[in-house]
Amino acid sequence: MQKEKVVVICGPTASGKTALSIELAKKIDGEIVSCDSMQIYKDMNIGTAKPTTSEMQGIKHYLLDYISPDERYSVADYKQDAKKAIREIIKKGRTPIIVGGTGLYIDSLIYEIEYPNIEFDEKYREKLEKQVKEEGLEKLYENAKEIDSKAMEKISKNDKKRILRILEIYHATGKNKTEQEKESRKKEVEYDYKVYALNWDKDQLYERINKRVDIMIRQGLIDEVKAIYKKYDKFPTAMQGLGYKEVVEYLENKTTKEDMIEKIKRETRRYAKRQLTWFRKNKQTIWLNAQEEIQNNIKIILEDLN
RNA sequence: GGCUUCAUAGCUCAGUUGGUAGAGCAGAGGACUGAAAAUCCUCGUGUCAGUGGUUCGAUUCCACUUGAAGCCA
Repeated sequence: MQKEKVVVICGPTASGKTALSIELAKKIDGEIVSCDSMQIYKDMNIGTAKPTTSEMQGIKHYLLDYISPDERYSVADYKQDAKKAIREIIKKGRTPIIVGGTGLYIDSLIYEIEYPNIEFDEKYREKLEKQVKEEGLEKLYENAKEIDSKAMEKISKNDKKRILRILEIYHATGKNKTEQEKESRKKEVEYDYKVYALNWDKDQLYERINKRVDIMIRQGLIDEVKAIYKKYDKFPTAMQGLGYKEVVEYLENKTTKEDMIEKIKRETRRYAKRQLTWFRKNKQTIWLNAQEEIQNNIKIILEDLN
């Protein structure tokens, strides 16, 4: 049986994914599944450059605006939610178009990575954090090495996040990360994913990023952050968002407005760089020149799909 | 106009008791399996302002020039 085709549009931030995907959806009777770790959150609109209703032009979007900023969310959740959305779209006889810049989330789909069903253990995380403070990270690094020396070859002794994760996986499953990852790749990929990535000349992309940040400020990013802060009292992940954490610093009087804006621009440029590094890894990806007319790129995609 | 201080990497600055120099930031490249817009790793040659002098050898000492800051008139 032939696998259903699923289109994936990725690319760095501000590369024009939204506009391209909507035009494509119109052409192929598609519906869009967002793949963006920040656009999933409610009330975070300006800073995440979430498409507006009018931009969507009637094209149905999934996984946008549906998690509260005070909730935890992870790739495992995303994988599940996205698969559900894809199934739904296919059932309607339409083509799913995955659109977004979160490489980790994209990979969970295109490599069909399986995540065992475990709950996030808040208490254990807190215990580990406390241990880091009291005994130092080095001790936990050594512990992690005992559990999974192979995985630790690639993890720096400063990479707190990944060291803790090794320990958490072991705590929750009794398996080490290396074993768990092996098992996560056993399932056959369900769909025929066609991956396209947008790119610009670096200078032009950076120019677009700078302009976009200025626009966000003009549109009221600062007020948006203020409002979120008023409404919610904790942010396990949402406040990691680019633009959000910097505005918070500014609101706490730690920087001037000008410095904050510069920092958002700089951090966003760096983010774009990291995204490109990620997307370049997948050799299946077809790269599109975003400087071209949208319709030309759509033509390339259509030819490739047939 | 006179005196003093300063002039070193894109930026802020160390430093060399004379043997041609190094940090932070910026920048570049990379990694990435439950926080990922996160987290982490690697990468530092630049007429040491210019010109002359002393010296085996000057970015370092001396003189002059230029520029900046301060003080005095």
